Amino acid sequence: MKPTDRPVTSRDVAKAAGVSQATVSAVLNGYSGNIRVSAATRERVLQVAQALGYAPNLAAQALRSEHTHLLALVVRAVQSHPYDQPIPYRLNEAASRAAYRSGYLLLAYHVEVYSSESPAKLVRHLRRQRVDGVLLDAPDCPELVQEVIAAGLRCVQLLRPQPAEGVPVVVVDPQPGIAAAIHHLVTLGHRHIGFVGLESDHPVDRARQRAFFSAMRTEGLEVDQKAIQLVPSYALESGYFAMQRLLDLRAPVTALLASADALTLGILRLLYERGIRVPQQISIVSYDDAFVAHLYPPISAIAQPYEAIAERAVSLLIPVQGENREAFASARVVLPSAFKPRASTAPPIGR
Amino acid sequence: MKPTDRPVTSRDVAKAAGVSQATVSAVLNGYSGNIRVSAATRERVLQVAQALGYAPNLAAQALRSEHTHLLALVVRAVQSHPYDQPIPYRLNEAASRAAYRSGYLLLAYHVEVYSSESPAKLVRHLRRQRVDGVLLDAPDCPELVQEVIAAGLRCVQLLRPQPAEGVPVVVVDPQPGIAAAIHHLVTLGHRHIGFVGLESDHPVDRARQRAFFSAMRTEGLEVDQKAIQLVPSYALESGYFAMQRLLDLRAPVTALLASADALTLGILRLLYERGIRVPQQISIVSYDDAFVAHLYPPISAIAQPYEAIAERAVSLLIPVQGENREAFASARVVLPSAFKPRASTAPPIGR
DNA sequence: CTGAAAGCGCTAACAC
DNA sequence: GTGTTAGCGCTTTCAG
Repeated sequence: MKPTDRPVTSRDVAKAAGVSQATVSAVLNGYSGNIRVSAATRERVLQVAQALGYAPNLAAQALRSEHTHLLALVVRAVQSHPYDQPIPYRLNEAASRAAYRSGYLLLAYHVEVYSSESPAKLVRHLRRQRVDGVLLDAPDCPELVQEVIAAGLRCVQLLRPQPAEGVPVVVVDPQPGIAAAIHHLVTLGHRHIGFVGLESDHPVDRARQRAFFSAMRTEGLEVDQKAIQLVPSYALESGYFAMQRLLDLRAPVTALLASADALTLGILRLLYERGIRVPQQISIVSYDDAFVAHLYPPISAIAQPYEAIAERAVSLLIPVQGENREAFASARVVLPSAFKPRASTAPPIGR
Repeated sequence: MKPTDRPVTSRDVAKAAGVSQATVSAVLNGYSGNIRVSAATRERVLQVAQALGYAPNLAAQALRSEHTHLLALVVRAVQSHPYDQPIPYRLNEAASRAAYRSGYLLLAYHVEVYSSESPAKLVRHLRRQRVDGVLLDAPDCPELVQEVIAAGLRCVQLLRPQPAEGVPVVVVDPQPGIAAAIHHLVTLGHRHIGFVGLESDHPVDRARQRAFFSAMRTEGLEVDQKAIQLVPSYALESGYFAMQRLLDLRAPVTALLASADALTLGILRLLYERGIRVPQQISIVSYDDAFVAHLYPPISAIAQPYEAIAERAVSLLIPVQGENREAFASARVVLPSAFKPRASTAPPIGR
């Protein structure tokens, strides 16, 4: 099997099969160019390669062919407990599989923080590695994107893009999910529905808010301004305090839409502490659906299609025959959200 | 900055700095061998490299130096919902960071299933990629480990090792955590404590069971055999049915130790459905602590030190100067578990 | 249909 | 101190 410790090379295969090394290469790569190999030779080469346990050296291939079959996933800073940020995990897994299926491999960069120094360092890494493409997961910092572009790296932004020319984007439209969620609540009998969102100018956050307002309008409901809580971050604490304010203000909501799973966690914690039961006393819907399906009660949520996001991003990055540069640069994939009713929503009290 | 589209090479740097290409290499690698570079030249080279935005081609380096600075994390099959398997995520992140800190990069292989065909294919990938080391996360299938070893890959097994010669191992000792958990329950007043474990011969599962029995003995408590539920898998469903049996058997436990987070999820689901409250009517402790801290109520749990596991594994894999092959092969790192009391444990009813 | 040869960017031994 | 040189394993023309 393995005659020596040194990995077997294509030359070894050639020698053993009694052909030239170039022929081996041709056979293994589906002989491009004007090279033609007889079926018999082909068979023999394949067999010998198999027998010798030949594995082409990707470093050499990369050196020669200028592409590494490596994709990088750059994951935004994970602040506190890792499990506060499960989205990158879903993305990572899905992207990793999608890449693998296409003969690519995924390098995961869990960048500590996007400090001022860090983006440059990261980009240096990426360039040294000669990755063929970069998936930028919600790059909160504009410089990162700028650096990546400036380095001439082929990349795509996911979920929460920074404004940038020439970088395709894969995002989610919150509208269908939120509309369905509000409709579901209204059907259950809710009239006073609150919203906890991020205080932000980012189109992604604005879109969630807008979708909420427009859904309310569609259902013919008024929005109580006091029932709209804008928080400074998508974090457990923010949800916790938002819920506190909602309760202290006696904003009479019977149902609540939290615009991120992390917020839901905080909301649930406060409700738990105050002994307020879900869904008996208040209905909760979460946006993201990264993991709230596993809480008790399982939380009704608006799901983002993480697997699809990763897949689309990967296939954008993998160059196709005769690809149009313009088309790539301006690609903008918008995937729909979807509402998943579960056990955290029920008719309001007194019905 | 970037005069042309072609990445700048060390030769470009050499030309621009007016030195030979070898000198550039020497400077950038801390000039090994008998080569000496004057401080002035050194400075100049560094500056030119910086100015040109030079990034060494790792493929070329790898080709030459026979090591790629790439580590692979092979993650066991993820069956159902990704979030049922959060441990790989914790490991992945921690390993990725640890590797990055040491100048290595982590390739994540989320292998669909360890089917009969798959291990060979995976190993082929690993060999093509010429990874410097492989972290095997709980390789449930012995062939995988055998193949990896047979391929001459440097590897370490994590958490749930297969018996194999010459492969170091990083595992967790459940004893300290379980002892502390039982002691905690006893202190609260519990006498009837149940256990949901895996029906298995694997040392890791046996150790959890043994730790439970020995802790009970230490506390001077008898174990009710009916309160020991052995299930066929660490899965939500298994926990669900085990709890069902416990309830139907009227095994009068006031507290329960579930030997995996996944089981806890199932247990909680049944309790939720039956309207049995935690911790008022039953106390729950979970083993793993991969994510149950975020449930409501937050679950008291025996934590495995995932970050430490990944770090130790990575540093085992990274070869050190003058390393002892024997010592590497027989390394066996055992990390302690720790109990984290949270809100799912309380005095039993009637106290 | 197959072989010979050049060279990708880098490291390291050796010559000056 | 610094330059020259020989490959690492592969792809890809170009001759035969």
